Amino acid sequence: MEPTKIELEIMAAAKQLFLEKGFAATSTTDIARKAGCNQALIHYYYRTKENLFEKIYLAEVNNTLSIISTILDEPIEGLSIEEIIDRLIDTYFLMLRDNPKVPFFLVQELIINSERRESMRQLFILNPLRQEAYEKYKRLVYHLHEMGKITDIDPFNLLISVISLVATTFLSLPLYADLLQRTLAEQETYLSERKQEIKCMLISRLRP
Amino acid sequence: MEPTKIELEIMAAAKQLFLEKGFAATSTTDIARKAGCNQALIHYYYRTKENLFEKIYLAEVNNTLSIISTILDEPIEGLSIEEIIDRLIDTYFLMLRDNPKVPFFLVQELIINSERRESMRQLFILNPLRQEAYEKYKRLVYHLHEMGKITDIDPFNLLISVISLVATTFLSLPLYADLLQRTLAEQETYLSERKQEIKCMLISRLRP
DNA sequence: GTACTGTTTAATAACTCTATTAAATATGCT
DNA sequence: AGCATATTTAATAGAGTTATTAAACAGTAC
Repeated sequence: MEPTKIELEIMAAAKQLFLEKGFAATSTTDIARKAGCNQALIHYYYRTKENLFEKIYLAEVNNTLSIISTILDEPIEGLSIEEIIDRLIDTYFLMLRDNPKVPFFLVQELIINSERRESMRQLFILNPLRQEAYEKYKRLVYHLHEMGKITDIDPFNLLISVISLVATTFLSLPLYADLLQRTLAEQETYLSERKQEIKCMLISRLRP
Repeated sequence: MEPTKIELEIMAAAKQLFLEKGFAATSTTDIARKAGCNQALIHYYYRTKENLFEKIYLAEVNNTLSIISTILDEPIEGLSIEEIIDRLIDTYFLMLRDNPKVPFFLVQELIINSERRESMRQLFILNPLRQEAYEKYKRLVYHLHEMGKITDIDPFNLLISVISLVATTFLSLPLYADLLQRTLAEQETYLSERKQEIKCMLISRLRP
């Protein structure tokens, strides 16, 4: 059951288009054209557009979760809170630099397609990887608090704040670039300034 | 050139559907059904779906900007920074409580439809209301800094952070509700906890 | 009442989209 | 090679989409 070469092409094309334009605005004809194959082939492999989408969505969820899990595995023993935040945010930014559209994509379809939410719930919330990563994260926060390195804060709320700040940076990047007509160099500056600001904000919030 | 009763119905229906499902997933037939009129009538009034969409989009942009403008007009003389943030964030939350889907809607279509970005640029960036509100906001930040009430911070970066934190709260609300299967009361708690956390974060960041 | 205007609808053209089917290739096996 | 299986394509059904057109309807002016 090895995926064939063209199957990978279809997946890659579909991923690109779904990330870019969303489910509704992407047609199987678009995907076929991008993948360089006949439109019927997509249905041969996946039967429905919905199936293909769910496969891509699940892959993105899992990929994101495992990267986050890796981030949380970084050794932090003996580091100051400034250094810890520095490392975590740097890694998070690196991860999103490669996949800037992923966070938006993940929520977009959930928000838009409320019928899809139940199946997404199973892919995401009930995902063992997610549960594992979240537990790991909570232990980290409690541990840091016990060691007196950070103030008392609800881990869930902190997580939402971090995701908000970092994901929105990448979400806003194309708007920043196009609407304000910024060059690539300026976009880089924007990213690093946002990173700095986010670290600064988190450190002042977390300082005991 | 008074808008007729049914024209208002069409606008209301279109707004609801576009906000809910986005441009691509909403058909003029859907809109007509919701507005209780014939599908051709929509084209009689707006000629194209695109036109109708742009009208709604512009209305939302202007509405948002004027509300923000109002928020920034609140008198703050003599208040502590804690009180100022308290008021601004409270008002911002109130505004979004009535229109929780607006921020997502505004960026969604910009992100998805890159061809539309140029026309949106003209509706948004070059909008005099926006320029006015932004200038007002910058003056506020500089003023507060000069008075020694807040630390030295780039107003643009601060703005992005505030928008990120607040808008994402409402963006995540339906996911929080559905994915974690939370009751209405729990959603209320979530909102007020987020509000508290955001204020806390901003205050610790802004303290001189 | 009739003529004139603006509003609304039914009908439909012209597409596009998803999905299926049957036929055509390609690939591997003996 | 010859056969079986898997892959790929062309053709197309069937539904849904936007947009237009011509006809029906409603309201007003004379």
